[in-house]
Amino acid sequence: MSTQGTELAKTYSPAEVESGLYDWWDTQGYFQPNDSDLTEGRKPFVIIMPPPNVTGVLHVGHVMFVALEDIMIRWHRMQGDPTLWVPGADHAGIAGQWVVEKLLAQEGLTRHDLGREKFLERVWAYMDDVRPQIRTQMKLLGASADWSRFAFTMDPGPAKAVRKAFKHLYDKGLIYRGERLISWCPRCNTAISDLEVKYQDVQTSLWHLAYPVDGSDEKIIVATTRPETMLGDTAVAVNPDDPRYAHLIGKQVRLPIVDRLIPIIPDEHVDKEFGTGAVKVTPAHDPNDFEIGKRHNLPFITMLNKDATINAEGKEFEGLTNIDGRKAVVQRFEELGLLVKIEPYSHSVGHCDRCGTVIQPMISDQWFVRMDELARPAYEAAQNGQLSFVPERFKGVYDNWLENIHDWTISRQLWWGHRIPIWTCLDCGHKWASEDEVETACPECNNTHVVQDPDVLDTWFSSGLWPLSTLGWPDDTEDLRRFYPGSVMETGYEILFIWVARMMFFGLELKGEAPFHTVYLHGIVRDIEGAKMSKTKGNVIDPITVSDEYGADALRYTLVTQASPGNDSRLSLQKVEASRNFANKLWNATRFALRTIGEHEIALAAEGPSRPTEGLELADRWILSRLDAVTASATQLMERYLFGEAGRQINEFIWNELCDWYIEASKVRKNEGEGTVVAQVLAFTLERSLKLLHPFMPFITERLWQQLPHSGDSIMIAAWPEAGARDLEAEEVFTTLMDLVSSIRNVRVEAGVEPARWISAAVHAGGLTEQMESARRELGFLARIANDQLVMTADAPSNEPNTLSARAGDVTAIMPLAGMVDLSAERERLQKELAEAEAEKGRAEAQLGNKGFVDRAPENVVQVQRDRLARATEQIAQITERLSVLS
RNA sequence: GGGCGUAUAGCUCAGUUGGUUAGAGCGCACGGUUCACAUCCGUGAGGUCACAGGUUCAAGUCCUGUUACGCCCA
Repeated sequence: MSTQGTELAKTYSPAEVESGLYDWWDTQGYFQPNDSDLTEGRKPFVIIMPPPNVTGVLHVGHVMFVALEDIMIRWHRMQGDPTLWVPGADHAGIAGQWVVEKLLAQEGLTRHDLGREKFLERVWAYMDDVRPQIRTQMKLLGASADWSRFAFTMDPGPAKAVRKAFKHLYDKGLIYRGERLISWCPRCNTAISDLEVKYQDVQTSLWHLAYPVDGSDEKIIVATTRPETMLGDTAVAVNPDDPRYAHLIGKQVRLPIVDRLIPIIPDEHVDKEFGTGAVKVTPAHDPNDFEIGKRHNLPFITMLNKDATINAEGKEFEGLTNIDGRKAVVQRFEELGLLVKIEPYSHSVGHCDRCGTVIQPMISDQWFVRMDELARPAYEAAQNGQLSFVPERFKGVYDNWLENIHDWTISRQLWWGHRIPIWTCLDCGHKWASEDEVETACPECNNTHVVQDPDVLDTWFSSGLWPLSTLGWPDDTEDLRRFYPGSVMETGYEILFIWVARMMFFGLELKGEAPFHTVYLHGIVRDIEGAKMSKTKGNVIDPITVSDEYGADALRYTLVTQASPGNDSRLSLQKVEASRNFANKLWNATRFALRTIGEHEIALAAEGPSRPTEGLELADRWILSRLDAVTASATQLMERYLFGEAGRQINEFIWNELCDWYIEASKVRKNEGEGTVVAQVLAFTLERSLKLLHPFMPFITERLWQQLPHSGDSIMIAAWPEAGARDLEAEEVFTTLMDLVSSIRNVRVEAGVEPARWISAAVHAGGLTEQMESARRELGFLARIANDQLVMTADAPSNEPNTLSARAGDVTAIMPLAGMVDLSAERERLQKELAEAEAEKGRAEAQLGNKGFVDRAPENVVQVQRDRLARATEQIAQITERLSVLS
C-alpha cells in the first residue's frame, strides 16, 4: 500500500477508491483477531454473521446487516479489542433443493430420476459453485469478516454439531416423533414449521351449505371458506348456549355426497356470531377442528393427498385438485339444492414462506422439539438481564412469543439438508439417535440391518446451532474457549423467533450460557414508496449496480444513517447520491489539506499527527474543541448502539464545521504563508475525523488516510480517537464570530451588495474585542470585509444614518455602504429584529415571573433565563437607539 | 381477538435521562467563474410536532384516550 505522496485525482471516483483495498486488508491479516490483544486478557468482541442463503443474490438487506455489523466490528477492532466476525453460508434446505430441481427440470429430469445419492452430488456441485460468491459480495461491501473461519452449515463440523445436539435432545426426551396436525406445503412436498407459514389476507367467499338432519326434514346450515373439506367432515359443532340449535344437539346429519352420518356436537369454542353459528368440523384439515376432534373423540379423516389433490375419501371427486374440488363440491351442492348462499369474504390464509403456495394443514407423522423446557431459560435470560435487546421493545415481543410457544416441527421431507440421525434396527426394532454419520450395527442386537430416517432437519435447526458450531462445538476447541459466548447478534427483526430465539435455546441448553448478550435488530429496507422490494414488483435496488456508481461507502452510509434500530426504512438513489456527495466532500477536503500541508513538516506521535498546542489561534482552538466534542459524542452514541446518529454527527462535523468554517478560515493564514500551525491542525483534525468515519465508510477513509501524514499501516487497526477537554471559551467566541459572519452575509444579500465586493465595517465587540481582534483577518475574509477597512472597537455602536448593521450576541457590525443603503429596508429589518428581541425578552420574563419556575427549576436553568433576559434587554436598547437615528 | 410500531417542513427522516427560538438531506426561490469541491458555495422561504385530555415550574419528549396507517401473533 502506498503511503502519502501521490496527488489525489481532482474528482472522487468511488470505483477507483474502493478497488484493491479489500484484498490488501485481508492478506495483511487484519480481519482475524489479534493474538497479542487476546493474550492481554481483553474481552473479545464477537459477532457471528447471519449466514446468507447460499443460493441467493446480494440484496440491500445484506448491505444493511453488513454495514451495521462491520461498524461494530471495525469500531471494536480500533479500540484494541480482540475482534472476530465469523462469516458463513446457510444451505437453505427447501430453496437449495428447489434451485437444483429447477435446473434438472431443464434437462427433463426429476430428482427421483437421479436417486437420492446422485441428486445430492448435483446439489453439492451446485453449492460448491455458488458458495464463493458470498465472499465476492461481502468483499464488495467491505465486510471485515474472518474468511479463514468461514463456515457452511453442511460442512462436517456443523453437521457433527447437528447430530450431537439432536442426540442430546432426543436422549433427554426433548425430541419426539408423533402424529400431529402440521403445516404442509404441497409444492415443496414437505412439512414446515408454523413460523414458515406467512398469513395473507385473501378475498374469497363464505359458502353456506345445508346439511340434512337425519330422521327429520330440518337442515342445519354451516358456513365455510373451504367447501371441499366437507368431504372430510366428521361433525357439525354448535355453541352449547345457542338456543337456535339446542334441540339438534345429539342428533346426526347425513353428510351430502359422501353419505356419512356425523353428529351435531356442542362445543363452547364455536363462535355464535360467525356465519350461521354452526360450523362443519374437519379435524384432519384445520387446527381448530383438530382441537374439537380431540375433545370429542371424532374420527380424523384425511381427504387430501400430499400434493393437495383429493384422495379416495372424496369419492367421485378423487383426483381433482383442491381448487377444482372446491368448484365441483359447490356445484354438487347447488344441484342438490343444498347451496344456501355465497357471500364475499376476506380472511387470512397461510402461505409457504418459501414458495407462496397455500399451506394445507395435514395430519402427519413428524419429528418435533418439545419447547417448554428449552424456552424457560431463554425467557429467564431476558428477564435477568443476561440478554438485552436493541431496541428494547423487542424484549416484549420475544417474551410474548416464548410465553405462548408451540412445539417445533423439525423434520422435512427433503433430500438436501442434515439427515435426521435416527437409526432403526430392522431386526429388533431398536431405535436410537447417533452422533456418527454412519451406523453399521444395532447397539442392542448387533445386527447390521439398520436404516436411517429418510427425512432431513429444518435448516433452522442447524442455524440455531450457529454460534456454537462456527466455533467448533461440540469439540472443545480454542476458538470455543476464547470466543464463546459471543457479543452481539445483529439481524432483521423478522427472524427474531425463527432464529434468534432458537440460538438462545440451544446455547443455554448445550453450553449453559446465552450465545450473546445483546440482540440488535434492524428493520426492512423498502423502496421509496414504502413497498417491500421484490423482483416481481420490479422495485429492487441492486446493491452491486449502486455500489458501482456511488460506492459501497455511500450505500452503507446511507442505510445506516437513514434508519433507526428496529424500524423499516425507505431507500432511494437520491439518498445514496447525497452520501456519495459527502464522500466527495471529504475527498476534496483532504485534497485541500494535502495542499496546505505541502512542504510543512507534520509532527507525528504513535497514534498519528500530534495534537498541536503551540501558536494556536481562535479558529484552531475552536476546531480542536469541536473535534473533541464530536469524538466524545460519537463514542457515546456508538456505545449505545445509536450508529445512525453517530454517523450523522460525524458528517455534520466534517461538512458544516471543518469544511464550511475551519478550512475557509484557514485560507487566511495559508494564503499569507503562515501555514505551519494550520497544517498541523488540519492534519490532526482530518486524520482523527477519518478514523471516526472509518467504521461507516471504510474504503475512502483508508484511501485518504494513506495519503495524509499518519502512523501505522492501516486506518483499520489505528486507535479509535480519544476526546480531549473542550475549550468552551474558544467555542463561544468563534460561535459568535460565525453568527456575525452569517448575519453580515444576510445583510449583504438583502442590501443587494455584489458578492465579490469588499466592504468596510466597524465591529463593536464590547467585551469580546480582544478576542475578535485576534481573529480579525478571518472575520474579514469570511464576511468579505477589506482588512484595512475593518475597525474593531469596544465602543458602543455608532449609529450613523447611512449604514447597515448586523448583530450576533453582544457584537454589532456597522457597515457604511455609501450609495447602496436602502434605509427603508434597513429600518424594516431592524423592526423585525426588534420584534424578535422583544418576543425573546417576553419569553424570558414570563419564565422568570413564574414563581414555580424560579423556586423549582434547577439553578442553571434559571440562570439561562436571566442571561436571556439581560441579552434581549441590551439588544432592544441598541436596536431602538439605532432606529431613532435612522428615522 | 391479543400485542407492537409509526404519525414532526412539499418528500424522506433525526430529535433516548422533559429545559433557550424543533433540526438535517432532498426539493423549492434568489444569488455566485474567490485557485479543495458545481458531486460545490452563500442567502432565504417552509412546521398547530395526528387529535383530545392530563401530569409538571416547564411536554415533540411522560401518562390516558381517540383517529389513521403498518407489522407480528392467534
